[in-house]
Amino acid sequence: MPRQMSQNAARAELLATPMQNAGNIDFEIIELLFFAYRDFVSDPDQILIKSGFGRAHHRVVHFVNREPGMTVADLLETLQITKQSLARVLKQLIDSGYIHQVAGPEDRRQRKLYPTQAGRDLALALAEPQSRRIERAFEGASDATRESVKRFLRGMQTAK
Amino acid sequence: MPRQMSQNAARAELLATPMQNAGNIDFEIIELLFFAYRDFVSDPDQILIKSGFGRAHHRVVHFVNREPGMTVADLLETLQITKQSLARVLKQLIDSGYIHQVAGPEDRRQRKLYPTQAGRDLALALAEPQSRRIERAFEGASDATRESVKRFLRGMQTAK
DNA sequence: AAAATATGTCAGCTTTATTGACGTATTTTT
DNA sequence: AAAAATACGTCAATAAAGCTGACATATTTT
Repeated sequence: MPRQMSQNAARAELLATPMQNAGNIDFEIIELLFFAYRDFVSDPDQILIKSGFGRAHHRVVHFVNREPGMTVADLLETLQITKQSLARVLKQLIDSGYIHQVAGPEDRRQRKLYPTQAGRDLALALAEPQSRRIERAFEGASDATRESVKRFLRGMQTAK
Repeated sequence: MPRQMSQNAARAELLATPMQNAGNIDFEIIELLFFAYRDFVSDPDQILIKSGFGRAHHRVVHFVNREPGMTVADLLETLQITKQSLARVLKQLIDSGYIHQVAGPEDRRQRKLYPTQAGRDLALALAEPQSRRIERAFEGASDATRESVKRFLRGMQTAK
């Protein structure tokens, strides 16, 4: 702790009132998104620790399984990260046998990415607890409600 | 690129079919959550770069503003990180004059955290673009829909 | 007086990201 | 055919944000 708390100078400008309703901002839903996502990614995180992988590997494995044959450029666009950030993670997944590369049949500069069976299994194992969590959150919800939530989430994305 | 792509050995076990419907898992909503959150945090990230702060500073400033007088222990519980992870970020915010500490009136071991006016201003500036994004996502939605979304997000949290 | 608690701090480490520069193979343009 | 652009890989250096473990201090509780 600091030797001097300089409480006199400080106390004058301290705010003790909780931030609420300021500027017509819904702070509650901002927090709900934070907590929901924090817990949503905690499930796969636990599984990944065992394989020595991280969150970045999860995302790569997921999207390559969702869209086999996607190129490195596609993946960079989807993940919105740089080539160098992706490089190490992708290399590890390839070296570990979860993903394979195949030169593009038309444009041979491209490296098309495909999951192996192990890669598919891993993607499924990671999606399972997330899916269970989502189902629990939707418990008793109508199809219309599910669609509303999806529409909301789509609306949260930056239009590309 | 690897000298040998070993396509013959590899191709046999490659999967070209997109992962869909497997194990009754809704992959779409998993991705929607990913994209929604990715873009949701991108707004404050842009602002924070100017101040030399990161995402971690945002979270601290946000919660201290939401609940002035919270202790370091409260913050650790809320953020689910370790004391050492918080330490650096919190110190920077205190040194920069966004947050002040006051010894607990009852238990003087505690350090109660309060925002300064600058801290309040920062928290509001960060929440604003997020709020606008949320409002856009809710455009035309009924109050019932808004509640449904909140209920879903609450359900996504791990019960503590 | 001893033990527990709240906080701070030191040292070292990991993951995930960044920027910039450069090399190679391949395709497209001139 | 030569030049330029493209897709990808890689090297080096850096940063943010998290981690573990150990230990110190002030304060409160037992």
